Amino acid sequence: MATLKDIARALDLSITQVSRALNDHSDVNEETRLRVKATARAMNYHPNASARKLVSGRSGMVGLVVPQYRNIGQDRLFMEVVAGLSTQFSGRGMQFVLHMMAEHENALPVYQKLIGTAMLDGFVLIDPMEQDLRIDFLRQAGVSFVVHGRSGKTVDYPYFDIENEQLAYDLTAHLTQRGHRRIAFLNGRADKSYVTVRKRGYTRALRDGGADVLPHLHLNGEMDEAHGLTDTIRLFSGEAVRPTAIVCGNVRLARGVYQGLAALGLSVPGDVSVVAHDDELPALRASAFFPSLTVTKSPLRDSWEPLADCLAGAIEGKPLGTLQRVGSYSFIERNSVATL
Amino acid sequence: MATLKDIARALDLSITQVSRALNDHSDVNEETRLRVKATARAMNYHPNASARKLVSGRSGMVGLVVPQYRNIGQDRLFMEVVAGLSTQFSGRGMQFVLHMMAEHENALPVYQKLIGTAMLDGFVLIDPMEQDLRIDFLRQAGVSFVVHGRSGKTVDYPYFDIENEQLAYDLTAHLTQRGHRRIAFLNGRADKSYVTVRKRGYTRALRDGGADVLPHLHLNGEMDEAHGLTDTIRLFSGEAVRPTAIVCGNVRLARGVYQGLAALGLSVPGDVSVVAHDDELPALRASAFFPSLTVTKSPLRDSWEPLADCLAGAIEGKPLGTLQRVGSYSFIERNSVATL
DNA sequence: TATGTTTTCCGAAACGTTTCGGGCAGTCCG
DNA sequence: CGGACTGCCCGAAACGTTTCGGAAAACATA
Repeated sequence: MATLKDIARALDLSITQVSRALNDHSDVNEETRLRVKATARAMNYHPNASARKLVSGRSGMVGLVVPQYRNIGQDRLFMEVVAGLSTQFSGRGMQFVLHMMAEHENALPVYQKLIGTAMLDGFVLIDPMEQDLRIDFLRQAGVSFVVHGRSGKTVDYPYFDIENEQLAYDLTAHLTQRGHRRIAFLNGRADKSYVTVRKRGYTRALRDGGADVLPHLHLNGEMDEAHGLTDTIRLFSGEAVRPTAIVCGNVRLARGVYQGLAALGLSVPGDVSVVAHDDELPALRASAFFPSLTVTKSPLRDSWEPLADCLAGAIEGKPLGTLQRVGSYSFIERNSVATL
Repeated sequence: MATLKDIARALDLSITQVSRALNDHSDVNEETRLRVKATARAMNYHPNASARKLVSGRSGMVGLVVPQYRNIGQDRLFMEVVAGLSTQFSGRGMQFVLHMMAEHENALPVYQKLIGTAMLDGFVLIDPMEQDLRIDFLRQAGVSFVVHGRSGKTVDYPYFDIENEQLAYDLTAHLTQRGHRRIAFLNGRADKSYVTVRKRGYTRALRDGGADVLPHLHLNGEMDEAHGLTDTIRLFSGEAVRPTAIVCGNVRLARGVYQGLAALGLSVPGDVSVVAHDDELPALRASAFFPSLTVTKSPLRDSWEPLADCLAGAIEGKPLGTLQRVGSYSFIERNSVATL
């Protein structure tokens, strides 16, 4: 591989000047710069990442650390994340490193080691918990990172998120405005940060709309079809008061809910109204539901670009203000809600 | 981060001796070695990967470069590969870098750049073509790599593979021995190396078994359920002579074949016998077919360990002989074959 | 002519590690 | 007692890059 020294020798220049020319520094003659760049290309020069990292502290590599859980091979969401981020970083000339942990390995030692060996410039954190040790750890270690979501009380780090509270509020309020008073919410796993946030929006909308806040109508769990199905059947099985409408954390849940209601002989929206939040994962289209599903929509695939932007910015040392972004969502009314 | 210098200062030793102690070199006092290792642990020392790479040429990072195709998010096979390899390399204290290319990007410049910047020690190549430019390129660049499969005439590189020719031979011979003379083979895409190899085994078995070699019974295509279904229906639709048995490249194809035969009102194995090769992907069990499927079986998940072994060995400079491995397969007779 | 100001360049140090060549005791052998 | 060997240690160079502090030359200003 060609080095700076080779180029310098070929052009009878100093290594210093070649380096400065390639990095577009000010004090190098325009003509020299062009000559240097031309021969660099000709000699197929690529700067050695290790050497660069050693002195400048940057390697151009960022990482994502994920636990390897049971059925990760079947998780489209996960692939969406990996493909999206990888593409984004590649497009910025950065390398994206995926590190998969063993199933129940503790994440912190892994970060510890990755930081210690200093090969990565920063990390993307997905799926934050409401109390997330990783955030504290990385913040304290002084490493750049960006979070997909927000968690904890002090949000003094780069992130990309959507307005989960407002979105849950909107979905719930849409139902209260149409006369619903008993509204269930199939939410995600209780330890995720966005789940807490959405619950807040849901509860607030219930209060504002004068509806009943019934604890047994708020359910936590995995957000897949199976849970949508079983939760629905449970909601309509016991002695407890039954909902007239269901808010679903995502479209997968809603699919299960539709199946459950069908199995119970209940119609949408005749007997029960259903709304959901739509991440727009491929092969699961809310508009193709029957009846078509009313949703708040914000495509997950719009996250990768701002996430990569924010991490790259954080590494470059840009001010925090420019590194905290909130994505928008739209409300799409379809045919899954009845007015009481 | 603690450096060698810090440890040396703390123990009043030279940097040299600390380095040698940590790397278990010969000429360092046993007691010194222990003291050094203890304080290294205490100071939470991790060797700087960039510095190490710069001088020793090793960074402990290996890469996998994959094209990002249409439905990668739904491809379980792909996730299987990523999860498997990542786990294996993590277990060896190495970092696994996944680089995803844009959809129709040319692979060679990507390798070019990855090699040029010299951050990776080696590559895993999956899904080799019969004529694979990547192999030539990496060989010529002098970089370590391991291939999942074999391709080309001169196989002078590390690989892990299974005996694809013999396996196709066995499946086909199993049918000829039971009196079948017109045997179809739903093979993979023609440019893949294992597809050519399997075709050879299939053809040889036909000849050896005195069966007819009918070109229209050998079909190439994507190895998924959809192609199994459509190919089956085509096989039994035209004027051409029809098979009494079908060999499938994998179980996904076989699933489609079963559906196709059912749709045509043909029974397995009464009207048509079916055999397949089973990679043992999760959630697709050949034994749960009805009737249960006769297969050659070699779990794909047994590939990752030897692949990682071979790449690690290649990087360490082990002789080629130890880096070329062939996995075994077993023949499992079930109920999908009739004797004519 | 003396003094500044630009423009363009370069030497040397630094990053953290590995490794080559050598050095200094102490011990063993003849 | 001289030479060879062994055990333990160290200084210095090297890897390829960036960057700091200057410096020579050319030109403008007073």
